[in-house]
Amino acid sequence: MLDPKLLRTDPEAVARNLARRGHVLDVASFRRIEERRKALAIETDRLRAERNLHSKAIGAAKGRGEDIAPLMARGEALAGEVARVDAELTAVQDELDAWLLGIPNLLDASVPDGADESANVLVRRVGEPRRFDFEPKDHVAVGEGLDGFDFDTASRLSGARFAVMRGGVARLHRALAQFMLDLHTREHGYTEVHVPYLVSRATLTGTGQLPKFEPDLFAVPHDPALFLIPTAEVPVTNLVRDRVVAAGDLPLRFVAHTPCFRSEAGAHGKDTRGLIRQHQFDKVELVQIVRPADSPQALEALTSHAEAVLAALELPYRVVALCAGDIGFASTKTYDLEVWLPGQGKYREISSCSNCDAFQARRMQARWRNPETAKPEPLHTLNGSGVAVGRALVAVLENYQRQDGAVTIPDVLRPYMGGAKELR
RNA sequence: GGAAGGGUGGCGGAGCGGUUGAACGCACCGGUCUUGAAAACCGGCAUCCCCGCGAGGGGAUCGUGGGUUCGAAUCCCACCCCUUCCGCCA
Repeated sequence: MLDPKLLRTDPEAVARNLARRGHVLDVASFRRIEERRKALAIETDRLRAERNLHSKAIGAAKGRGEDIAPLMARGEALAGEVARVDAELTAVQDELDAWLLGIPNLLDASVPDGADESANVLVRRVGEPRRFDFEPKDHVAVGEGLDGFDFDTASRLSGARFAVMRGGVARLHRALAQFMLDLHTREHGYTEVHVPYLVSRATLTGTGQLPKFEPDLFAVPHDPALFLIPTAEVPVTNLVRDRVVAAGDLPLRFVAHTPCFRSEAGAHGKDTRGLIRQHQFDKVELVQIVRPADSPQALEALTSHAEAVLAALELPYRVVALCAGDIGFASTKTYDLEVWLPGQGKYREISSCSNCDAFQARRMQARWRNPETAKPEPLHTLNGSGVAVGRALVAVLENYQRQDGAVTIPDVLRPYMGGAKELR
């Protein structure tokens, strides 16, 4: 949620910023409804003040043993007026709140212009794509050659966009997650957390998936409604919802390995082959909760933590700054990490690292006590994949494949593979 | 699923129709004392919104949403959550 104060004081500036995303802010209708809200609020406050005064007078009169009956009629009339104006105010307020929840975050000044991913800006490229002296296969072919993927059976169990993995490939998948978790907890100061995979509507509203993106989620019929998490960002960031975190406890750094569930509405026909785009996939997620002044550096640090995974696996990758039109709803600035996939001959997203500044914190009521003001103020939240496990598996299979069909196991994963050097 | 109890400020915990935004304690901030620190003592200390240059004034908030009432933290209803016991269960 945007700072309502900023929206009231300078809606044009907000509109200009959001226009970079392609979001049209209807300033005129906001002005109209905001004026109405304000008038109603003032009127309600006035009437309530009058009613409170009157009620107090009745109490005092009663205390003195006087006859109250003549005062009651006026009291009833006031109560009626308050109820009428209050109902109007509530309606306007609800309309305004709903509207506010649908507005994306403001963009950081450093975000490049552009409408879609073609305008994203290369920040750096790390590692050189390996030269193959044979035609590299894609991960589906490599994995099936190892008897490690079974997409046919998966579709029989659950339909399209699911996978069954087995044997060494399944273990390699687990090894990747374990390795990432160990790296982030040992080297980067994150605390491992294990969190619910089913969350409430309020939790999803806190991080911004709801109310706008409900079609992308899997809902579970239950009262009250529950949804499968589309990313661990949701439960992990919400760890601080409705809390005032002590300044001394910041920054908070959490890492979680969870499955993620996405209905991928609107992605029909995209990446239908293989593991790239599934309804269910595993991800190791990094979340940081920081003091507002620290969030820009925290984004750089968090991104470097995700990069460390790819560096350790010796996978070639590049870092891209997302342009205005490609940045997610809750983010003010995002870096994507794209890993080289020889089977596709291109870089593909494997991590997305975002600074959400106070946007999610305001929705979640997540605050810290600022020692300078002694007041509770919204925190800043950041999240990033560190990294997507399924896509990391894809990258390892494709980059480490050999002509004989075997796959070399990257050094750092060998301890997690019982010391094995290759999959065959 | 059944039964009972409970959800109050950063935390603990009183209050159970009117002057209670909320006793008291802890934490925190300022001061006195001290060579310094601790202790002790004194004072301050919820959040949001509105009016006002300011001093100040007003409104809302005691899990959430309804209701009763001139007036609700206090009474009624529904829902959510927590604790304990029973049942079931990996």
